[in-house]
Parts: sequence; C-alpha cells; structure tokens
Amino acid sequence: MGCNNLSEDDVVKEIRERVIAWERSNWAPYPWRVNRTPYKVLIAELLLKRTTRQAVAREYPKFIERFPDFNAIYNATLEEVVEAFRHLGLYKQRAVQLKRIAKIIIEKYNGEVPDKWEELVSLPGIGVYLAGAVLSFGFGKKAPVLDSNVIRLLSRLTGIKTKRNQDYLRLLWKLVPDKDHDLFNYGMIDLGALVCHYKKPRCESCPLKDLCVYYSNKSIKNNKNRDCLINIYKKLIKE
DNA sequence: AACCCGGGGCT
DNA sequence: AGCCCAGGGTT
Repeated sequence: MGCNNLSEDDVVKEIRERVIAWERSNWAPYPWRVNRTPYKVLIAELLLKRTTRQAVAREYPKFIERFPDFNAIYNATLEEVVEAFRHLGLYKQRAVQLKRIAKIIIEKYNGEVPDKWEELVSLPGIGVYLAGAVLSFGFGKKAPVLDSNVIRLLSRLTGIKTKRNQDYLRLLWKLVPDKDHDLFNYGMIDLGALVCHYKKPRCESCPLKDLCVYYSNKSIKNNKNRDCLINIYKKLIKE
C-alpha cells in the first residue's frame, strides 16, 4: 500500500485494525490478562516494572495468593511485602511504594482502586504507564498505555525521536480506539516486545511495515513514500 | 537530562 | 562478563 492515497484518518484506521488483528492471533494468556480486576492489574503492572514477563509469570500467582486484596497488604509488615518482591529485584523500593499505596487506598478511597487518571498518577510509584494500564486493562476504560516497548515502536513507526512522553501520549490518544482499546494496547506492547525488538527488529513479519518510517528508511529506497509517512505522523503528533 | 534501583535470564 | 527487562522518582 502506498502512502500517497492515504489520509491521516486512513492511517489511524489501518494501524488500529492491523494491531488488533495481529493481537487476536498472538495474544498470550498471561495470568494477569485473564479474570482481570483493577487490583490484580495494578499488582501485575507493579511487578512488571523493569522486570521480564517470564519472571512475573512465575511470581505473580504466588503474590496474588499471599496478598489477595489491599487489606492483606495493609495488614502485612513491610518485610513481608519485601519478601514477595525478593526474586524480582527493585524489591525495597517497590515494597515501600505498595505499602504506601495500600494505606492511601484503604484510608482515602475506601479500599477501591480509583478510576481516574489524575488520582492514579498521584499515587506513589504509579506513573503514566501504570495509570493507563489500570484504566484500560483493569477498568475497561479507554486510555493510552505507554511503556518502553510502545515508545520504541512509535519512535520507529513515526521516525520521530523525542524524549518527551507527552508527545507520544498525545499521539496514542488519537490511535487508541474506543472499542477493543485493551486489545489494541496489548497489541502495541506485544508488537514492541516480540517483533519491534530493541535490537534487530523483525520488520518482515510486522503488520505495520508499509506504514513505518524506519522500515521505509532501511528497505526500499522509496523516498516519496517515506516523506509522505513522515508528513502524516508529524501532523498526528502535533498539538 | 542523568542516575538509581536489582535480581533474573539470555548471550 | 555484559546487557536488557510491561517505569518512576529524585537530583
């Protein structure tokens, strides 16, 4: 497909449809992806910070069994929570943050995970990634999910190098669909992790390759198509 | 913008 | 031995 006969809306539509279709056939049933609740999603995403999904798949079920809700964490000692993080790394920091989160949620939010972006990012240890994940995966509310996989993918796709997460968040708000936003967000993460690797991305098996500035740069010397894509993404990321 | 946390897994 | 992993806070 050439870029020349595509509008911005067409590109957005194509990206949505292809990411969701790809994810439908590549979705993996990690324990934190089935029977989701806001609490379980929040816990899983805390465990997944700078930690491989394989390691979390091993520890997450034990963690949920030991701490089935925020009351269990609220009533546990710090050392007990540290122990649950022990084999995942970043244990002291994450345990302290989780204890503080539990205290706030029990005492201020009546034990319920808040479902608003601003309230979530105000919690210690919860930033834009976790807030989006809890909203989209936990509450079923449309939200952008921006982790390092998605940043890398968007960076290659658009050819735009920016250190400002705000730029990619603005772009993601336009890309995430109302319907199946969770599938789309899982798809972006999985595409980034499994296809759009840090090193040596597997571009030939990427469903977005003909819409990708990075692929356009390294494959065919089709400057016209590349410049057209760059122009569309520049508009999409603006304002 | 750079640095820190950190054990586990992969090369 | 070296490097990365579903980040976020601090300086």
